[in-house]
Amino acid sequence: MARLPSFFSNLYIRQNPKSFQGTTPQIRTRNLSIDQINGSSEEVLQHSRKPDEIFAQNQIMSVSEIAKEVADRIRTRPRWEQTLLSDFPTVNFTDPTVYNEVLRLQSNVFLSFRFYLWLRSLNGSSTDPALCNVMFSRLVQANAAYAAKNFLDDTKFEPEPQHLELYIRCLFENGLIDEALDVLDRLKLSGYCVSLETWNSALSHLVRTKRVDVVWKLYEDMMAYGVVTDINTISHLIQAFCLENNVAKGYELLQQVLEAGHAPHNIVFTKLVSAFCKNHDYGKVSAVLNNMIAKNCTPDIYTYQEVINRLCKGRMIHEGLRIFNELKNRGYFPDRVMYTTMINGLCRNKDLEGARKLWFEMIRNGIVPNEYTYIAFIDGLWRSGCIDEAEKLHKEMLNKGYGETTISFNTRINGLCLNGKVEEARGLFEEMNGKGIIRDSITYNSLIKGFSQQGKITEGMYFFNELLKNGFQPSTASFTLLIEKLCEAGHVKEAETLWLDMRDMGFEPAVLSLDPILLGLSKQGHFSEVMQWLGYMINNGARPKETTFEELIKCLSVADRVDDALYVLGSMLNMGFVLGESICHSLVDKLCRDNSHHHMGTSLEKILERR
DNA sequence: GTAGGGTTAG
Repeated sequence: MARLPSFFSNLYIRQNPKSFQGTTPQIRTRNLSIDQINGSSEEVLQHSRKPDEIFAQNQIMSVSEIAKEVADRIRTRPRWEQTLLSDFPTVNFTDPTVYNEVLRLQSNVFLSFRFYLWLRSLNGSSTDPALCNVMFSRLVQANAAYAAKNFLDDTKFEPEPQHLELYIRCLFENGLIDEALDVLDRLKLSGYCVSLETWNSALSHLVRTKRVDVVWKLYEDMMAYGVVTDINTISHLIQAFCLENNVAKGYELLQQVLEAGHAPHNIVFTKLVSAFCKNHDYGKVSAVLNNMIAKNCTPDIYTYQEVINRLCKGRMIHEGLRIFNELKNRGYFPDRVMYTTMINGLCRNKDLEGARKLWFEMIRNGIVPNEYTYIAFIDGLWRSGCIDEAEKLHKEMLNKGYGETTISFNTRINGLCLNGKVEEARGLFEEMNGKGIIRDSITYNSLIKGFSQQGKITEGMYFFNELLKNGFQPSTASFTLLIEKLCEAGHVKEAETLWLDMRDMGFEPAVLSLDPILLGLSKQGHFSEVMQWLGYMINNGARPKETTFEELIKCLSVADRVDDALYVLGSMLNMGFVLGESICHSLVDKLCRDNSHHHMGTSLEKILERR
């Protein structure tokens, strides 16, 4: 023993040899060399011919040797817990140098965790904060956010700040944003300032989950800590500005960054492009594109796709298509998303033939449509009344293994409704229930609209009540159509009641259009109520439609209520509407035909002067 | 693999 080196404390004597039958020859060889250090080389050489007997005597091994053996055993033996202590009787597993090394060597985090639990079951190690820290950091390194969180909740130990910092990033990466923010707050309270990388990671995930308010709060904190930001920080801030539609600020920040000689990631440019597109500020769009090119950040497929997508959504489909074709001419190959975007845009623009052409071109180019592509095109087919083709493609989609979803059902239900096949749509609605597919507000709104459109008020009301029962909001279109059809069917009182109920339930003003009620009442000749409702609307800042005003004026003139007609006309003009010629004529005719209203002609002239 | 994209109502 005199020849042992000074790191004696890190060496353990292993006594029980039999347990190493499963180890590899390589390990045995290394054990030999350790034995040689111990001065028993002759004996070992002898035994090396009978491997099973090599360990029949005490050996001295380093911690890393032992740890390797233990780690191997944990990895290869299912029931290692039962034999570990008896096989390594002299090893003190609760010594941090040992378990640290075993955990370091154990790449499988679940096995590490089993080892940890085993250690915890040994005496005295249950509250060892060092062990907890090691295990916790292993879980964090393995990006096992939920496991790490459960671990903290169970053990109630306080990890070291640097481990918590990594834990924060791990939580963000796994989408546990609020949890991450909590831990970050805790760290801040303790006075520990996390690194720029962690701040940036937080900002990045907040931007990705659109939590703009928290972005600004964190940024304030960063400033308070005097953190020196970098281009990544600013990139996130620019995106945050885009998210809250404060594009001008984002653009300003971009210019500052560019002037300072930095170039943000392509995505930052793309987000600005997208935001400016949304605002129809195409001059700025091309300015950003030029910024990109100047910085050698060539606009990529994402950038162009965003432009095309926004152009299509902003009803500038022709411009979108022009760019799409231009890209192809310049040798870009549109990918599946690009084709989907374009097909969807064309379908929404009722250019089914254009969409169909692209559909086949895409397939010719070897791009296989996926769920998005199918839905976009199938929806277009429904809207264009190509029912059989829509159903055929739907089957094809299912055959390709895309399962039925809320969206696929909604597309069909809405498609059937658009084509008047409401009973079939109802059948699908029931089918969803049987198949356990979630119905959403789109499902209900499509059916409300579909049945109402057919004048089937009872069914329309049924789906409306179901929608409310399930906690969804009616869409403007479905609610308006329902009210309109109620009025048309003569149930104006019911429509008024429904409207008032909805208002009292606090529904969005946008949904609550009174126009159909005004028209319904006016059709029934309840003019004093029409005037009351109109007064209510005007007082509450609601804007009746131009066609509603015109219809009211017509009805009021016909009913000889010229004063009311002129009042309505005045309100209409006050709201900035321009008087249509036919209304103008019919009103003037009316007034001139009737001498008693001659003075009215004069007041009308006054009103018309403001045109 | 390396921050990102497209689908159903209105």
